[in-house]
Amino acid sequence: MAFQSVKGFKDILPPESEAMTSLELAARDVLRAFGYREIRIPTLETRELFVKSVGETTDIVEKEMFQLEDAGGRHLVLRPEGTAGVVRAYLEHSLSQQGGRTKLFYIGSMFRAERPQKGRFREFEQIGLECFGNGHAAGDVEAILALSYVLDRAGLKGAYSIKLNNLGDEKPECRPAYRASLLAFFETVKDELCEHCRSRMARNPLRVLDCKGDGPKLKANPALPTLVPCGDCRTHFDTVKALLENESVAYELDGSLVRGLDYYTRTVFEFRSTDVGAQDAIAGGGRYDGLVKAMGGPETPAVGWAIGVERTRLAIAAKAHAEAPRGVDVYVAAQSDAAGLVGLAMGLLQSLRRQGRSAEGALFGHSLKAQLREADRLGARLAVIFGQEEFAGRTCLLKDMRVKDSQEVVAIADVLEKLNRTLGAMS
RNA sequence: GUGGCCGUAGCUCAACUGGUUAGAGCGUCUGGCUGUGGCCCAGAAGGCUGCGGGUUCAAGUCCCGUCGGUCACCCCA
Repeated sequence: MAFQSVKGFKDILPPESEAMTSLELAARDVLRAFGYREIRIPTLETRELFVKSVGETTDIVEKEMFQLEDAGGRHLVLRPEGTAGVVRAYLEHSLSQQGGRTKLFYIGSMFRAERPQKGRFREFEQIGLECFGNGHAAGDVEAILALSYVLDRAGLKGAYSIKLNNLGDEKPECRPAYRASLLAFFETVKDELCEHCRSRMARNPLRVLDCKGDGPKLKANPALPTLVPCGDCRTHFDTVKALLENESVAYELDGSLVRGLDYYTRTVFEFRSTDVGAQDAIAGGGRYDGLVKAMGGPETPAVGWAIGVERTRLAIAAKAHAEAPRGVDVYVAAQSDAAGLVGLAMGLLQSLRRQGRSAEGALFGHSLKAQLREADRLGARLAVIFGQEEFAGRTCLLKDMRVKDSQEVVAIADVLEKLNRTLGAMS
């Protein structure tokens, strides 16, 4: 094969492409009801943006970004996630000055250079949202509700579970205290850590747990300290749980749920499909109250999430069979290439299409038999045949494809009206 | 980044322990039916067996490398 797509990148053909579109449409509809408006952000951003937001010591930034350098020597990357870009846009255009909360959603491709597997590609699509300016637990809950409504609308009701965790915040007695005790713990086992972990532990001890080699061993160590959230964070989280219960949303607590991005605070959540393979996290997100300020903006609480479109499609496909695509309404055939017949056929096709009917035909240069075979393959409901003999008498033939040998002579002048009437009766 | 499995026609797969000209089904096109689909029958087109090297008289088959796919670990959506 001369050319093939790049590793981990793939073509999405019909009908999968159409199924993805309908998922996007469902999401748009639900998010509109929740008051979110669409933002479109660039695919390319500066590397620095993600170093600052996602975190310099995270897996995503350390080894999963596609990087390039432009002619001016700028370090650019294909966006590995959406939140950083939305926050940048929020600050760049001073959206906070519009008053109230800012609720935005986006749909687009993200890029991560991971080893591909089921439900994991190097280019993948996310539907995500960000809500700025709501620090109350109700904000977390609204975001979770929006997410579950989108998935329910997509046909996944009852096919996913919700995991919750509380990561605490940056008050000294909260996550910083945990970080310090983690660092102290790592000092005690320093000799067993790999070189990379030793250099990383001082900068970001939480990320040492992500290490491919040392992480699993460390997590198995009973002496590993656990986070004890401060009082405010505990109260916040308790309210989140209470409000979810009030809405009858089932969830499970999972202390091991730590998002791989540094900006999360307090509530983090993950939606897992019950039948999709190893990559079962179909959506995830959480609160990030410190990020906007850390990126140079005003103190702004925020919460957001992202849905993995391909994974969600896998979950949907596992649950329901794809419905057969509807065939074309009308197939127009011409007996020969004679100019008059070709003109009639094309004219009728365009008239039908202008009305919104799906119409196909004009396989000129092929036998009538071949044209009707194509009509059959396309699932045409009606076929019109322009023949030489009928042409002389200003008529053509109308066939109901569902009926064998059906054939009706119709005046050319009346054929469009006749087609519309018949199609109307059929549906 | 690590590991397992797999790369033969558009698709799904054959080809005994290496051994003539790499086959079949489905699909496509054409014809049987000079102007009528689905079913049937016949014919045709379609392959540098992923790529590169090696072993051998001989490689689709064995070995090495590489690229790609796939699944898992890890991580994430």
